[in-house]
Amino acid sequence: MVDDPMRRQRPSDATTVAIALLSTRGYEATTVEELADAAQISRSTFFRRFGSKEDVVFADHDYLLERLSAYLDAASGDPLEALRHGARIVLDHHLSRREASLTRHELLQRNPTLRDRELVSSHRYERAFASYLREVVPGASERGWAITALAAGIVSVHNDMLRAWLKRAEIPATEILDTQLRSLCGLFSPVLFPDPNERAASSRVVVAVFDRDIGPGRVLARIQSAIDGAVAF
Amino acid sequence: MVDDPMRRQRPSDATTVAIALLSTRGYEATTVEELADAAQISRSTFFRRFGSKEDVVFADHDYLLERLSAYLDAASGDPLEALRHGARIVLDHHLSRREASLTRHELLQRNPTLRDRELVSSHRYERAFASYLREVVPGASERGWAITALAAGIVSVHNDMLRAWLKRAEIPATEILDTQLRSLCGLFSPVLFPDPNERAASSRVVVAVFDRDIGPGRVLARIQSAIDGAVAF
DNA sequence: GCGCTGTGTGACACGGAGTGTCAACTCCGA
DNA sequence: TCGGAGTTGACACTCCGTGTCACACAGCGC
Repeated sequence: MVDDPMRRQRPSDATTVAIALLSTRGYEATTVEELADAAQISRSTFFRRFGSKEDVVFADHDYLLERLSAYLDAASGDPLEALRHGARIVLDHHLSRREASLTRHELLQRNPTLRDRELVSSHRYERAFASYLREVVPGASERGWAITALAAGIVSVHNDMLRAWLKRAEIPATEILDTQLRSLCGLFSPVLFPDPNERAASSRVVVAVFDRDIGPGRVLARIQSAIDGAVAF
Repeated sequence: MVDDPMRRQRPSDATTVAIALLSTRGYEATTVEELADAAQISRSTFFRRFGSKEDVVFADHDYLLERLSAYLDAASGDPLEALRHGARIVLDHHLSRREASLTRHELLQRNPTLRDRELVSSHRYERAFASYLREVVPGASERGWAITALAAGIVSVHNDMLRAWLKRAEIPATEILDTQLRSLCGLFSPVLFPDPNERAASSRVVVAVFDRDIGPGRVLARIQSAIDGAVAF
């Protein structure tokens, strides 16, 4: 009953109608029977389709999580770019249905229980990102904390961005998200995917010794080549 | 009713008895009336004291979160050390009551709903750490993602450590936790608390020019002092 | 046409969580 | 001894979520 495949499909109109009703009349004040009536189905059918009163609010997340997992499972190429694109998939879904996202957001604002449930959903995204990272990061077991931290950071940046966009629709959410995720991934990149060259260069001190009468241009040139790692003294 | 101050006190015997009962007989199978009988109170009083059947399982978290927040509010000195000590407060609480922690852990293992609730509690710890960081980090608003990621990392490392200790009691959990948290904080330290000297040194190239006949010892000494930032050429 | 099976639906009953009310009891100060 | 404040228990009530049964309707073989 819990993992009925029926409930993983693209969220239908019934869910948005239900969310709107819950938002306007209040979550506690609205009974399941009223939701069922609004969707023109019986109370029994409501429970069979959506599982519970709470689940109907989070049908989007189940659907999105499915999509995200599927994408990450199939992803190849630059792992950090895959992470960014995964986050964009989720964000774009919300961007494409502003009205529904807004009413849903208002509903969550007013109800602490639902906010907690939202946290659980957020954590599921984190786990999706983290389990992907655990697959692609070499020696993931010793870097568990970095993986967890990065996954948490991605979801956090995404959620902050979504909230900002819900407040002001005109901001270029997709672009900003991508920029911020680039910064975030950049911090973790040397830890998760250490580049041997770069690591060596950052831990080295260049000492250049020249004849006294060498010209400044040639000094700079040789220093430059030493920094690039092409010449080692 | 939700934030009854009574429920924030040190978890009593009644909660551990309740958890044991829920663990042995199964969460769903045990009614609140049975829990109330075991605690020798009426069903009404049970709800008044513990709020709900779920809350009785998480009384520890409420209590600990209160302690952690109080500690962080009053903390002064090295912020990263305060974070480590805060995590140790939480861990030590569990270490000091192994039996209760074990039965509680088994109960959570068997029940997905309770595991979700545990995630919510974990997130509350994250928020406590994050809000502390937001206070002490200069220019916290531009480093929001780093703060979130570090907070998530701390809780994650703590939870991993606790799980490991529940499996094998003989490991020195406190010490290992402290070591791992040192590594974790070390990664974020340059981002959250950039040291001007260190940053300058890492982005600088030292070029040392010497007379040909200078001794190797003096060369090394002068290079050393240059790296330390005392001498700039 | 017939019967068979599987699937989706509605109607109904039931257990149990959580809330509200009210009366009884205890403690404490006047 | 009286009265008030706080705590407890008993009871009733609403509503969620589950389980069961019956019905409708499709597809399919004969």
